[in-house]
Amino acid sequence: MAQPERLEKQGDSTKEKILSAAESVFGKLGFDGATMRKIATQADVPVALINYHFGSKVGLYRAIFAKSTPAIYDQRLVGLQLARTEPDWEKRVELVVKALIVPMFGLRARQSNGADFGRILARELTDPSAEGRGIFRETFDPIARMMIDAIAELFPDWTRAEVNWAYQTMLGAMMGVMIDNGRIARLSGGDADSDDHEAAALHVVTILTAGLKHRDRRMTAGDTDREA
Amino acid sequence: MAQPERLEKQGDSTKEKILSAAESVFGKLGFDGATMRKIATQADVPVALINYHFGSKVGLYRAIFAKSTPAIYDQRLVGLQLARTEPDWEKRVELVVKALIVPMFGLRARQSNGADFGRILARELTDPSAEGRGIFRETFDPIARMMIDAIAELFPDWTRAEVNWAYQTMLGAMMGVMIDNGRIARLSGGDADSDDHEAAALHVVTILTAGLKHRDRRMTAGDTDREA
DNA sequence: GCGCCACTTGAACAATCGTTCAAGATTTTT
DNA sequence: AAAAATCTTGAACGATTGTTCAAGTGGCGC
Repeated sequence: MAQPERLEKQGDSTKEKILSAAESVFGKLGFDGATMRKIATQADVPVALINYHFGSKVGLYRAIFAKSTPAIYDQRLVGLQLARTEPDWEKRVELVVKALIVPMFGLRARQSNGADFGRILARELTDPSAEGRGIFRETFDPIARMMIDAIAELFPDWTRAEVNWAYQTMLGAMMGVMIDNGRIARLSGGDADSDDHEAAALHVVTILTAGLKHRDRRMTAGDTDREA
Repeated sequence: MAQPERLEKQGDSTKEKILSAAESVFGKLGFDGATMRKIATQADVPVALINYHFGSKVGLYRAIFAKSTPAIYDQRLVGLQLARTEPDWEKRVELVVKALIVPMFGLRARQSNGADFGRILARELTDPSAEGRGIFRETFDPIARMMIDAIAELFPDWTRAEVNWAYQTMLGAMMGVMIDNGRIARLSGGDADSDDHEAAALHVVTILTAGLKHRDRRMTAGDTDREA
């Protein structure tokens, strides 16, 4: 009679079971592709239970973000603060890049279905359907602005356009790896694999860091802004 | 003087009308989000006509790729050949990067709903649903391998992993811009806009070119070792 | 004991999905 | 002009979608 989870309310275990299954199915099939019944089947519960616990499909979707998002936010914040204390400029650039990349790839490695959440996140960013659009704006825009400001501090002579494009380039490169579903391994014949989180993060960080540090401003100087 | 559609069979005009509407709806809503009825409404034709002309929803989807894909392939090929003839190494690196980026952004600017196709393409690459998966493998893998080989030629001392990760970083950065639906403009306060194809391409090319040229191999030389 | 409570269950709901069909309209061929 | 092939149309099909509902479960305070 005595159950292992005595301290928590009995519903919590099934709630987590549903959440975990949802993470897996959403990550594999996307928001539209995932169905309540597939999630219910994988969680081994009746469909109605999901609506009871999470209200609706988007409610369940939001719950996934609410679970894993704060950790990323905090780690990025810490990463940026750490970068600010670094006296050496070259290392500081690298630390800012890592503040963006590492927390995301770290989540993939740490959490059981972190890769699924990574896919969900990247898909949400790229999904034109309005469903969860607010999610991203509310959750990630603040830390994104901090990242952009950090880049601007590193390169005081850059225009705002250059700073912003630098951030977007970094973000896109990261998303491309997060969202990969086997093509990288296929194209490389196994020499590169997005499931190898450490190696993936290191390679991307390396290129992006170099890209920032050695960016040739002459190429984009004549844009809209004149510089002295 | 004669009617514009004199030479072609009469069905072609409606076929193109459907194709154009489909491009728009697919680009805006994604494959799952788009419905045959929404496409039919936008094209101002009955739903059944779509099935008559294209067989099925995926048939229509494939037709979109069949229409715009060869041009990109050809332009990338020409871009790589052009790079091969460039004697200056630094410029050659830039030309290889441009061979990847420019045709895609050029399509966005040239074609009426090129941006929609760009979104479709990026979404197809990132979509885990198996529907159109084969599309990408059949259509873009060959040119991707050529791009990877071109990078390997530029940097003979790099490992295959480094070469592949370099390509994937570039690809991801490009996709990130292609798939953007307003967040870049929002975050930058208008200083950067993915609808400004020329500026977007230029900025991304600039960073990626620098990233390749100045990549610090010490960071990825050893698998687990990261000390200088 | 009883009643209250959060939780669980299977069945059913209306809506929407892609697709099919038979019939009408139009063009092309004979 | 007659016949054949092609294109267009509105209505309907079965399947699947997210959600709701009424009934049922077991535990805890009284």
